[in-house]
Amino acid sequence: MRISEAATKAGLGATAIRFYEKRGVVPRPGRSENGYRDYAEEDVAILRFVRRARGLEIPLDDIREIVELRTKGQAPCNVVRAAMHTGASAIDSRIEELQALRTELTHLLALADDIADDWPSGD
Amino acid sequence: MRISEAATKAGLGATAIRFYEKRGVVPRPGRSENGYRDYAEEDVAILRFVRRARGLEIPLDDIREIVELRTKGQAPCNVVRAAMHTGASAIDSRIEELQALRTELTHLLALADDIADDWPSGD
DNA sequence: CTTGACCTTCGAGTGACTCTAAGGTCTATG
DNA sequence: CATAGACCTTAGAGTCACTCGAAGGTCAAG
Repeated sequence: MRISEAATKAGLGATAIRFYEKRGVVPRPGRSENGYRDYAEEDVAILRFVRRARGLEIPLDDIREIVELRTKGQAPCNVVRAAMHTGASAIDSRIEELQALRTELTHLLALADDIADDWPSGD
Repeated sequence: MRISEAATKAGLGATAIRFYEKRGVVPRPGRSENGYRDYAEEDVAILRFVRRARGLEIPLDDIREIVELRTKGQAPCNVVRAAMHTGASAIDSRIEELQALRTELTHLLALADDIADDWPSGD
């Protein structure tokens, strides 16, 4: 498939995908005769993983190492395994953060509906 | 309190706080006689809110508007209210994303433990 | 009275995109 | 057949949100 279809499936922009390729984060896809990039489902799976990992703010350099572990099926160095563990454990606290923010936003929205200044420092 | 204490309480860096102030995202705090910034609890509450909103990738310009709504107790324009609603509803899908990523990471970690190439395209 | 931990400003640097420009390819319609 | 429009290519500049470094002021403790 061409880049825009892969982008849609992975939830990324086409330009972001080219950027990841340039940085060596994702493997280079095949090319059609006309020179267009040609993506397989496997490529899309990797792109989706990259998107989610970025959502966790894992830096591209770390993601590249994790992706290499996958594509080359080789052992991750301790540094990367530590990063993976940290990333995994970061998820729960992030979910808590999100819930707190939603509460706050809902609160503010209610305030916005019947203007009053009852949103005190009570964070 | 001085900037580093406010930073610790809000979960931000002191430089990020100065940056937010320069961009007009947060109100300017008072100053001590020596010229140091002097933060109140109210300021810290705002900074915490900014941190969480940034965690949702709400742009600083939007956050500034929301913070102004709070500090000035005035009605938000429709655009901002829409942004708040969007942000609120974005939270649930993000939580799902995080859970999917955790599953994927856990999977990879297991793979890393007993190397094998059984992490197929089955995203 | 100097050391060290704070604070100040300003401007440059970084990470991760995102956009612009200039152009090639493919499909469809007049 | 040609030309419009939607796609693709590249390189390089621009943007957002920080982050760092330099040069210097403030202040309590030894």
